[in-house]
Amino acid sequence: MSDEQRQQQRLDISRHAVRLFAEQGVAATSGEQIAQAAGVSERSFWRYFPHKESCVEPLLTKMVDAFCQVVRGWPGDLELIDHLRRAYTPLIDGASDEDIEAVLEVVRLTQSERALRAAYLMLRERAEHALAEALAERTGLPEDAIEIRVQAAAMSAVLKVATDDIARTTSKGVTRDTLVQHREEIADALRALSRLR
Amino acid sequence: MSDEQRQQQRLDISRHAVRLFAEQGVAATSGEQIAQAAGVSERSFWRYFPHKESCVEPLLTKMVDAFCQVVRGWPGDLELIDHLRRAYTPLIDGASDEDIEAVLEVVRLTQSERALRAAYLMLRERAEHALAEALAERTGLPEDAIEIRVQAAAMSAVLKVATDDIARTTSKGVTRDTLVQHREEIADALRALSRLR
DNA sequence: CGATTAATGGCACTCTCTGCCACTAAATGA
DNA sequence: TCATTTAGTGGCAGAGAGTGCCATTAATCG
Repeated sequence: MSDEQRQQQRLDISRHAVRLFAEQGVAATSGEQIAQAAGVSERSFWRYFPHKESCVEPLLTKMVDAFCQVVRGWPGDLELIDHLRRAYTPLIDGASDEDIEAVLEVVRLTQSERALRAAYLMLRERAEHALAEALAERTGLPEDAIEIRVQAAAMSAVLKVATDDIARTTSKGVTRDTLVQHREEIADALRALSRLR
Repeated sequence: MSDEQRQQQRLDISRHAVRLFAEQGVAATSGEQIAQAAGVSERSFWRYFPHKESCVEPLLTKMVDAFCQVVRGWPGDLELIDHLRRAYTPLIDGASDEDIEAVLEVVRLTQSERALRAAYLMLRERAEHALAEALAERTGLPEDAIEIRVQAAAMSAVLKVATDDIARTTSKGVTRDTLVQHREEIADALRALSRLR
């Protein structure tokens, strides 16, 4: 089975899992139930996802990877804020409407479901490393330099706050405007960072 | 049983658990084993800790709370960096040597043990809220203002990087100097933040 | 078409964690 | 002082999470 097929299968299961999580809560949703909903055996389900909570990964990864991709393409002669305005359009033109809604639903779920929050934070930390990589390449500093790691961690934290916020404000429907506002929110937050002192 | 007694009992079990985690890994350490080492029944153990990984909380909380406490006492007329130099002495004069070592050991463990890392990140997020509270009080802004949340998230992220770093560099023994260096590292990192743009 | 390989499903099993109940000990109150 | 309430404890049974093993099936290749 090709890697892409496998990812597709994971994504499919992921959607069913998230729907069930939202309807009944994580604890009340068994692996058997998810497997049945997705049309695979329970044994196979546990092969696709080592833990129940990791069902949210395929959807969340979509969002996080999109941001990392943008940062990787950040040209040296541009302010990050300006670059974001031009290049940060994930969830806007990248994915289907249903996926946008699903991703935001997951983020919302992480607010009330501890297990999902933990998975979410782990994923964000993976993104933090990707961010550090991009920043290292851009600045020429080593990837494990304190400055690089701090900047990556801070940016990642900003993105987290902004994402939580947008998920909260879109609990009743998403519009293109809201997503543009999301981008501006990140830009604002990055500006706010420099006022930390 | 008083609250303090209960916390003491949790801390005691925590120490045994961390030792076992370090010796054999988390997965290979059963709840029964921890309970036995701590001298309580398995049933009681599960009452003290809802999940196996939360055994690390009592120790980690010591460290995180110490920092929050310092931030809460941050006077309005002082740069954060200067305040840290004066007031941030957790692990230096606050706790016993053994506890310092235990706390750093836990942080080290979170690098290789996914389950512990997740618990650690959740804990850090709780600290982030405490930080936001302190910052809100200091600035007079509402606690859920984007600026406040961003600053809290960024500071928390910085602290995380610095803590990971100090845990790594102290894998072979801790000295007072190393801990002072830790404080300077946080200060440096906070400075680095303002160069983000 | 036969043979190798990889994915699947079923089964049994361990471990995590919970609900329930019975027991003990301390605190309370008459 | 004794009966009663109260709270922590431990034992036991059971549901669910996750794994190892093996038989089956489907895809791939010579």
